[in-house]
Amino acid sequence: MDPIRKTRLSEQAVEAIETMIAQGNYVPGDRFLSENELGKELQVSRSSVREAVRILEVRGRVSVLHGKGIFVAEPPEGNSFAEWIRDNRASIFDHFEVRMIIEPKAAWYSASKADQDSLKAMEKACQLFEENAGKEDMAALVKADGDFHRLIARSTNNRTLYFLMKTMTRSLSEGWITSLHIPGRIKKTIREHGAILDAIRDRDPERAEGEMMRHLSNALSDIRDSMTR
Amino acid sequence: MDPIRKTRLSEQAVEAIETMIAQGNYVPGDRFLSENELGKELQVSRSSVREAVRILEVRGRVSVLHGKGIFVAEPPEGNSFAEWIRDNRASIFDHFEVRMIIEPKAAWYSASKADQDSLKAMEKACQLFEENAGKEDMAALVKADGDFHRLIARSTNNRTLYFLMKTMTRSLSEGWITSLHIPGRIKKTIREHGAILDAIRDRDPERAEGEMMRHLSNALSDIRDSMTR
DNA sequence: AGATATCTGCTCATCAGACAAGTTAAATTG
DNA sequence: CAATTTAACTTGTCTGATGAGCAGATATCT
Repeated sequence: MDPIRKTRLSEQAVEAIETMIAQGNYVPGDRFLSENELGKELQVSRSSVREAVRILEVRGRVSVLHGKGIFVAEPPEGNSFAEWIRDNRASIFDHFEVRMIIEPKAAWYSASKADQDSLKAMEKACQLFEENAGKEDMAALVKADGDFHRLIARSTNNRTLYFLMKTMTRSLSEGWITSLHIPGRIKKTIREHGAILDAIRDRDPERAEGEMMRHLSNALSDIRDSMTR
Repeated sequence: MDPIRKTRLSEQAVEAIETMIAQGNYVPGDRFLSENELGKELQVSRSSVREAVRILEVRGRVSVLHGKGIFVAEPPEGNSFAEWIRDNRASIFDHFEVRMIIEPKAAWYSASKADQDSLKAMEKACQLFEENAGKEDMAALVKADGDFHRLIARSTNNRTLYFLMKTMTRSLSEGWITSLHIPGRIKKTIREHGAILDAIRDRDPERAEGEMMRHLSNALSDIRDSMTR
């Protein structure tokens, strides 16, 4: 540790703003000082204020809304490192349960909203998966598989959904690998992905939802089987 | 390129830089492109590059040394969910869409799995909400509301789901506040929460799912109305 | 009067260019 | 050769201008 390094003005500004929030009787949701006011108060330029605010935003202390101002956010108490460990060790079945809630609906939205570019990208991911099916490069397979699922989420134009899928598929990659090691699973995945893609291409939300559900529950039961056997 | 629009340039730059690092065969400790090079590469000004780099620095992806350059850092051992909450600047409508996917199912699971302690806790949250309804303490109201939703997720015994709900309700608090400012919304919330709780208490998953869906869509349409009016 | 449209003044977002300050390595000088 | 200076990078900060989102006041029309 090395607490004596705070050369940057923006870092000093971060500290100053943090104490201002702490001592200023702000309730989460309250409007805070504007960038200009902060600059005047702290005697630094707007650039530095902006960098400080950016840092505080990433840290979850404030949230910035274009045209409205800077708002005090709920302090991100809970998610500490220990908590994170716990949650990341959640069982693969918990993850699957959540995926089976989210992904079919994502496929539904995708079938009704995806544009041509997104479709192309999904097709490419499917193709890539097929091309790597015979080879030994499991990492490429896992990536192509994750890409496909992520692209569906992305094509819904819903940012929250997209980030959600991104983290879900990433944190699942280990479990995913084991599932692709199950004999026959790769071939099934190709077929199931194809069915999902077809439904999305046909703009048939219900079918896309159903095919995605089938894909996930197939994978899950294969994993179950390979574990109990 | 990016189907998810209306994002800040600096955010786009963050994504671009992240993929550059990922695809650029960088080993932690390697020097990365300079701010000027990045600006030229990404076609944005140095200010935006700097904000992007600041974000990436706080997230632990790069480290910046005055006079030396930008260096790629050890990736912070994939704590995916925390990353997601940080990335999350999506609109309230995106959040709601996702909540309307997840929460009804959560209520469904809760109705079939919740134990007595969880039920007690939910009842208490509802009661707390009612008690604070008349007062001016909006923060307490928001907390009680969030608690109720989080407790439902927790009672499913699915860690992943619980963590998800925790982050969703926290990052939404500011939008939540505005929704509770809408005339009549508080009373409706009391009624709707009550209906959900009853269904869970009666161990009626379908009804719990339906009531939760109704609660969320009511809130959403109230917010929509208050915005267009 | 009431509804509608415009204007105005806030906010954050981005840009371009300048200069200060830290670092590094080549060029200069003894 | 060795020490010093210089030059050319780097990030850090500042300034001032413009764009864009938002909200309330003002003006206009029906």
